[in-house]
Amino acid sequence: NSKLENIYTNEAYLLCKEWEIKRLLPRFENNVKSLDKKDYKIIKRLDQVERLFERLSFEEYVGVSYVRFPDSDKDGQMTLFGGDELRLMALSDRKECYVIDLCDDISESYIANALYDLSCKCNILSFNLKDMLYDFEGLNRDNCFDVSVAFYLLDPTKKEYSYDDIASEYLNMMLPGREELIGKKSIASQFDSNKDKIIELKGNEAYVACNGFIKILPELKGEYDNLYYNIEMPLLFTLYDMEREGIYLDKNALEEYGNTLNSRINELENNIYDLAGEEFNINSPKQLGEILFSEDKLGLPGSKKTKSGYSTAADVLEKLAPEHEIVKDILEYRGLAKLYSTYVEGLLKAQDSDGKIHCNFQQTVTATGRLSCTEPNLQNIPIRLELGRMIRKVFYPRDGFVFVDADYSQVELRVLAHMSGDEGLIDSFNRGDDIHTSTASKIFDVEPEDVTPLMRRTAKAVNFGIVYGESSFGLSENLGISRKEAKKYIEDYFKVYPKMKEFLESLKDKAREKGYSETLLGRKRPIIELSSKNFNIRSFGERVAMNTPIQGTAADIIKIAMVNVDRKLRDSNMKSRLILQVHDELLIEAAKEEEDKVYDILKDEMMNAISLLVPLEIDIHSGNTWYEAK
DNA sequence: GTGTTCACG
DNA sequence: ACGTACGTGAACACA
Ligand SMILES: [Mg+2]
Repeated sequence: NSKLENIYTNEAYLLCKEWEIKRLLPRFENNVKSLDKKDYKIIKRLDQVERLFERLSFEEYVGVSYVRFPDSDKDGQMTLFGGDELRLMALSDRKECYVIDLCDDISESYIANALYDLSCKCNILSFNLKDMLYDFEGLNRDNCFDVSVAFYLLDPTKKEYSYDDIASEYLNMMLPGREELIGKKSIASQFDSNKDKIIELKGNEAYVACNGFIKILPELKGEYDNLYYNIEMPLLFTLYDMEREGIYLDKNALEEYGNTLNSRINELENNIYDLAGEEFNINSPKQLGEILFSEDKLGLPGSKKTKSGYSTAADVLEKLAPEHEIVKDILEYRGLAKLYSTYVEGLLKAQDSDGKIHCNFQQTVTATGRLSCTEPNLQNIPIRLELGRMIRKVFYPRDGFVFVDADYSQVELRVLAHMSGDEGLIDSFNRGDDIHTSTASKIFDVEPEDVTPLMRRTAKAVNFGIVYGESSFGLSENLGISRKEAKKYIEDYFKVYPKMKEFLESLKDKAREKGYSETLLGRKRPIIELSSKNFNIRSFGERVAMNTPIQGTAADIIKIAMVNVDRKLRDSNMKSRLILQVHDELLIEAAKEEEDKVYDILKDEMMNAISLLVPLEIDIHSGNTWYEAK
């Protein structure tokens, strides 16, 4: 007799979105109070366009969004060789949103120039300014701001920064998102058949860009003023320039390297099949685990580790190597197959028609404030093993230039020394000691010259462990020792660096109290895991509370250095350019005659990016390939 | 799509 | 007792 209430409420709608139960979303359409429908003035005549830009020029902020694609993609017609064309541009002020339809006599160059003029008179807001610059290079950079980067600073743990999420969270508006409006297919493939929805999509985006940004201006001009206006926004333009510049790839050398790998891979493959007594897919952890551990196969002592069965990860296999000849071949095969598929094939696929690799730097992805890098990822090019390291020989500078590579020495431990204020650690860095040797001599209570390689290795692992959020379990796992021994090392560490324990405790306490952890420059990461009832999740939250201020501050520091290096290169009218960042490393393509000056700039700007209680040191090298410059 | 593995800092 | 080292992205297998 009880009437079922409508379960399709606004709250349930948002939860379905958050949990990505996408197939339920259409059911909400007629139930959600007001899937707000902003209306848009559609503009198709040149005189209207002219009046629109005139009108907008009196606004302080204008949100922009647009559609641009080549002819060949349009509704599946494979008209080849069609150039990129601007189709729609949405422009929004606080009240009104306009969508220009370029189908008629409105030329793309007219719109572009009107937009460039507008960017001299008011602030342009975009959800993806870095990509927008590829299409509208003439924008006045001083007056362009990225909305996603702004909201990323407010909460860097979000999966994405979409206008519908921002509208519901910050503007109390329920707008249909991209997938609800046009599904999963590309805009180009349905541009003519679904134009109304595409216009609504772009209109929404421009509208929220403007109003969302204005809504958080107090925060941006307040606690995030330095991070947003002095660091992230200038950095966005630096990243754009780095991506555009790209880096040359020696295709022939890489193919030759690939061929060498390939013959060895084939040898190993046959060896492995012989030793196993049958053919199977070595790349399948499931099949490999079966071959290695099953009683009726090789029956090696297996240690179950993963959800799906036996673990065949390298550390497990390494312990197994003495048991059977096949294991070392599998390990070698794994290494070579990784190099071949990820780096040889991957990089060749990513090479542009100009012979260069143009990666994408992601500015709104990591929870700590670091950058990430995709398509391809140039931040994980091999270096630790010589065979992989050789891949760096195929990255080379343009004619008349050399690479200059500078990387920070122990930047995270220096940040830790500064933030903790521990005199022992600070003194070690100020004396210029090797930090792992210094830590070893302290925790093993021997003279630095009596520190053995094993002691140094152990101390290095302890130092890493502290940065990762002190835990005896992780350390024991890493060193292959008992938890008890690991715990002892950590206790000894806290004895010889007495301020460290209370410092790490204070990071956890502060994060629990405020709900977020914070870097030296005020970058914040919410840590909801700290209030979890689940021990594992809560412990993870504690490690994150200790790690984020350290990793995040290091990220802040190199971002400052990048902005300052880039500025100095340009202000001095130099030809040398920043081309890559790898977390604690900057790579510059330097004109040969500018090499000395580039050294000076890198040293100066990296070492003085911030003033800490310890010096910031760098290693710096040059060479004719990335390999030579390390 | 999810899980596993492995490359980097 | 609990049981993971922190932060990423790409390839591959398999359901
Ligand atoms: Mg380094």
